[in-house]
Amino acid sequence: MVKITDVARHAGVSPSTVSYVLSGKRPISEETRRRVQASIRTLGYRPHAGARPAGGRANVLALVMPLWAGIHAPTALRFAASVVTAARSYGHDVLVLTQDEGEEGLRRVADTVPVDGLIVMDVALRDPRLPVLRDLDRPAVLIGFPADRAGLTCVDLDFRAAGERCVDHLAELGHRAVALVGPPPEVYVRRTACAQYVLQGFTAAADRHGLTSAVHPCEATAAAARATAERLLREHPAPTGIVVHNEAVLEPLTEAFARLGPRVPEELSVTAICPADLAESARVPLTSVALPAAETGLRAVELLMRALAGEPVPATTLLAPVLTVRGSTARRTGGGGA
Amino acid sequence: MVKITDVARHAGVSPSTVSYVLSGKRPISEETRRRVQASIRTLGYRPHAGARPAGGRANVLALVMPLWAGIHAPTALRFAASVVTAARSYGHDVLVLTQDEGEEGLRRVADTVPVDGLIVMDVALRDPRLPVLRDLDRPAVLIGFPADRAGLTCVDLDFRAAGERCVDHLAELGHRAVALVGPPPEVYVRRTACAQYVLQGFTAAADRHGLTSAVHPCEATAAAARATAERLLREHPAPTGIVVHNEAVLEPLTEAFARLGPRVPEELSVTAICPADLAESARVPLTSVALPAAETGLRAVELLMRALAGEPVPATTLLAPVLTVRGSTARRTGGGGA
DNA sequence: GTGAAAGCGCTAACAC
DNA sequence: GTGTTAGCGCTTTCAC
Repeated sequence: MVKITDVARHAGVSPSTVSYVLSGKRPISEETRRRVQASIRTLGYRPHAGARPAGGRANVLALVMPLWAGIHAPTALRFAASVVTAARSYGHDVLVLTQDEGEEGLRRVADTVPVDGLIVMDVALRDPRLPVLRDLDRPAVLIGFPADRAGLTCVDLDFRAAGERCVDHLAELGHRAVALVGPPPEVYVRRTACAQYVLQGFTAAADRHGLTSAVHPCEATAAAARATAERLLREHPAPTGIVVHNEAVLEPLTEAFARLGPRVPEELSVTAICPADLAESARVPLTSVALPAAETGLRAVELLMRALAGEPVPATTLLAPVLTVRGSTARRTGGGGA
Repeated sequence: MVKITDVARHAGVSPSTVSYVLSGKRPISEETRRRVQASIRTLGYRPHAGARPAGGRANVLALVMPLWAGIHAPTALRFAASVVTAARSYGHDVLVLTQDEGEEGLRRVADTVPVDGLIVMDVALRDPRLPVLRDLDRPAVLIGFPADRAGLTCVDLDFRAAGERCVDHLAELGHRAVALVGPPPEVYVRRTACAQYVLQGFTAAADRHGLTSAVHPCEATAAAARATAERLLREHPAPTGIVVHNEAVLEPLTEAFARLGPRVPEELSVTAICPADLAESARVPLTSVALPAAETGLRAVELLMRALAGEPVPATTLLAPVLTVRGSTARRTGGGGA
């Protein structure tokens, strides 16, 4: 382990000069800077983050992510990957915390581990961790919008608009009865923010267009998906337009429709809110509002970095939904509807 | 931020005493310990990991995990979750590094970030990171077995035995022609350890039983799974026993079989090497060798902790495969085979 | 524009 | 059984 004093000796300067060359916090003559940087390179020196005095940068940020079984792993991992990649591009590493460490976990990390800031995924409308986050002496960025966002920095897809956008699209195609296939009931019970907003958007748009609407929470299993498909088709009036906000059942649900009868999109139009590649690679490519995991993660990191740099950051960053029409939606043709 | 000196003052002792109460590295009188611990609690003190002298414990370990798109996210996340949980139970946090930071990334973290040890997932037979890992001044545990494991600590399911176990099971049921549906070709090209071992075990057991055998690498897409299913059924002799070592195609592959004709298990027996819950929740519950992600992660952390404590650790920990018979395998009934 | 020196919070000899 | 003290590697006053 080569240390700052080694570099200083090698370059014939004092340790503090090396430190300043690295931080740029005071002007250094061209000549000296070059010598120091040469020494740094030849010795392979790297400042050891742990040795920084408390309060200084550790170049580590904490990511609180849901790791429980119910989560849609591919989506969660996309978020995590984008956060890690973005963080690295700013020279930071990422410490992961599980959701279920809760408030205590946040406090522990902030107090105990050298971490510059936090990114929190999967927030609930009234998340018990909010007070702690507000109290922390470190900046934090939430992926998701709690009900009371005073004093917090949040970023996420505009899920309300996403829900509306799907219904608008279906209404434009002439559908008069729509249904939302949402996440499992427990997600609604926990009042996970994005689920609530999609629901609001869906309902609001359906009412605005005067559509018949129904909501079906659905467990993340193939069996539940099949049961939901059957229930949907038995309804009166049977919906001809579906919005799916549950990545796990996308596959089995469309599979079940294929088996049960209604052709997609001729007799049944399906839209989804999910990562774009999932929608593309479905048996019938799905018209969808993209869940921009990569962009969201990147934005969260950018916001955190700006906060760390002392720059002012917008309290809320809502990403506008983008609906891409693929093969799963079409103008309504007879049957169904009110 | 309350510090150790605050606690010391409050308890009327010296900082070192507080430190020793915390670490237990020297005997403390019952009386003093109690006073100190009371002060710790009332002041809400937590030792700040970052301030520990270099070489000391940071209570952080690094987990190098594959985050590229091709990975089976649910499986990867299971590993990660078990490592994080186990680490927490030892009072450690987990820093994630992506696979593609490669050798340089390992070096960077070891030099730069206060990390006590490393856990490396998804190792290749001749992994370029091995020399770095051996050189590091920190203990590391690999999940997976490279070809040359001198000086390394490894833990993993015994994939070779797992491959054998599946074939043995099929042979016992009277199947005479078997096929392995493996991970995508690029996984074999990278010579990912577990894929190689399964292949070896599969081939060895097939030869030992005198079975006809074939190997089909398969992309992790539903389309590729369907194509593979068709190809399998067209072979002469058509295999009547299948080993699937590719979680992503489990679903679409069995789906395709169901559509193409051969009934499972009456005409075609299917075994898988995958997490147990995946096998259980398949349309036809699959006979499988469990991929014990939870146990593997736990073991890796245990090994690392023992190494950190200076205890000797076994260089290799092979987890014995456990085959659970479910509904997807049965005694061979006429047709197919040699 | 640069150096010397005093911390940062914690640990571990070294004393008694 | 406990206190004193000298570090750890780095940053940041303060002084020139």
